[in-house]
Amino acid sequence: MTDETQVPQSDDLPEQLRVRREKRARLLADGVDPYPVELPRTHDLRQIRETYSDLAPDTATGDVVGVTGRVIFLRNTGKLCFATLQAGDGTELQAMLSLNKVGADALSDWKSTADIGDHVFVRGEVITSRRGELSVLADEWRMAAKSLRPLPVAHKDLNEETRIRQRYVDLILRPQARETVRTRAGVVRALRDSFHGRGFIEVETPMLQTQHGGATARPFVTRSNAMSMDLYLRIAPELFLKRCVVGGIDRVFEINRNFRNEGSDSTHSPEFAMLEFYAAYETYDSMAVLTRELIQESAQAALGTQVVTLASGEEYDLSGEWTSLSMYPSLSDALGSEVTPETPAELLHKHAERLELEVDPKLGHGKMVEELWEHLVGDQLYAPTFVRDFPVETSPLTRQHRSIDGVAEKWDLYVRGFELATGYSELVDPVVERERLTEQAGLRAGGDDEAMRLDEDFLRALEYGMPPSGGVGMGIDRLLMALTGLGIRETILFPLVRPE
RNA sequence: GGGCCGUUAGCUCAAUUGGUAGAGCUGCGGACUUUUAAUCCGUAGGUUCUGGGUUCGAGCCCCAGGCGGCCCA
Repeated sequence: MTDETQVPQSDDLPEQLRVRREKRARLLADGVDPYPVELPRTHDLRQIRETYSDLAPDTATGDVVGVTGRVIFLRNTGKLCFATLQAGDGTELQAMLSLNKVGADALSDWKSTADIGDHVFVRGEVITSRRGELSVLADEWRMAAKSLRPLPVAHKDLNEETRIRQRYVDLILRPQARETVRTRAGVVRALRDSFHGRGFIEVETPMLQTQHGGATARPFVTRSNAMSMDLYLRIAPELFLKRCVVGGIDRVFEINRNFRNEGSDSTHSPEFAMLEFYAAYETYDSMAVLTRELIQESAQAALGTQVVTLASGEEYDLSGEWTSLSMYPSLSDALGSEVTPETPAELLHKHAERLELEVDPKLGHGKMVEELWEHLVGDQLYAPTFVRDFPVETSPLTRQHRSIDGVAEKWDLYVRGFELATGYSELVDPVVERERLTEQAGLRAGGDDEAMRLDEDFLRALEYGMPPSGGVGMGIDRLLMALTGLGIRETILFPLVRPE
């Protein structure tokens, strides 16, 4: 325990911080531990609420309980004090301290030391007040943990920055913040349940990698002192999960963090949770069905419905079959002019110019098709939609379509205009894969620092033979966005922010 | 990377044309034995994000920077 004399007499602190430090010091001086190690709690607040859900006003149960909670409201009168206690899950219960039950000293201690924000213990009879409020009528109270900072006022919203920087305060004050944490946990748990029910094995693959790959993105670089080498934080687990499939883990999934060295906005975070799963003898068609089922089962398990209510209040229907459309035909329709994998890049640039869409003039056919498609079609999509058959050149790890030249067996799942998941019939021919990665390495040498590297060990694994497989990647944060309508920074408990 | 907006008390926000920086809640002192954001009386609380500049005088105008938000690339 800190010696009281070591507590600085901080005259320069704002009054409200100073006062609480003085109250802590006073407790210590009186021989009372403001942070006791243990309290004789008999029930949590939820248990009390559930057990005594139907008491009439002004009822005395005769049952004595010991409860704890954070004081969130105080209504002190002369000889009878009320406090609303809040449990971590947001459950509230009223504590009443009356002169004739706790005595003059305890009541006066309460008034002079208990503040909003403090954790307190109250022992007493379960009763209802005359107004019918379920309460514990104290015959004893103790400080459980003295709060040294005033809680922000509960009746005005904290500004968004403070909510993110001090998420602990956000969680105390805002039911929606607590709800989001529970929903996220429920979704992740539902995903795992769904996978386990379908014979998938969960693995954890390296997040520190000597070579990054599996996506086109810039990595974070870090340094191993012991190995005297640079390491990369992974941008995707794909190449390791495929090694798993080569090794016979035929149905495999991983839920873990990816890191991409980019800025953040309402749909991007440099650190984000990713689900990837691979299954031997499946294709992008069957994986699309599985992906839909996973999302629907998550919604059902975490929210109890597949017609979810978004933060805006509107309803969003995830139930039933979802539409799918093909990239080249849908782009052709929107453009009013046929685009195929043979359409030269120059012509696509002319289309972009006509649409006053600014693009990098160096972009080739594949990226131009995707740019135009996103602008003309993707931005308009609202209902869940699988967009199928992407240009081969922008999907180096994807299998060539079995019957359409120049197109890859890849889909993207769009929900309310943003990309939620992407699925493939995986490329498993090691010779073609080597050609594709060699091309990427060439782009890299040419200055494209998002292009992929040649991963010899990955190619060696493929050379042992990978069964035909389907694979899917889905952002967990984005799944939460889809189910709740929240921005990505609300779905992540502690998003990256610059230091204050 | 560019543009625009914001940054004021513990929290949420005001402040006219450049002229003593205010309110609500919170805090502190007091009254009150059935309150529900209790009420009533009294009272305190400020490096106006930081650093420069202009001016008799700057929260406000100018310059540079920090942090945040939105839009664009």
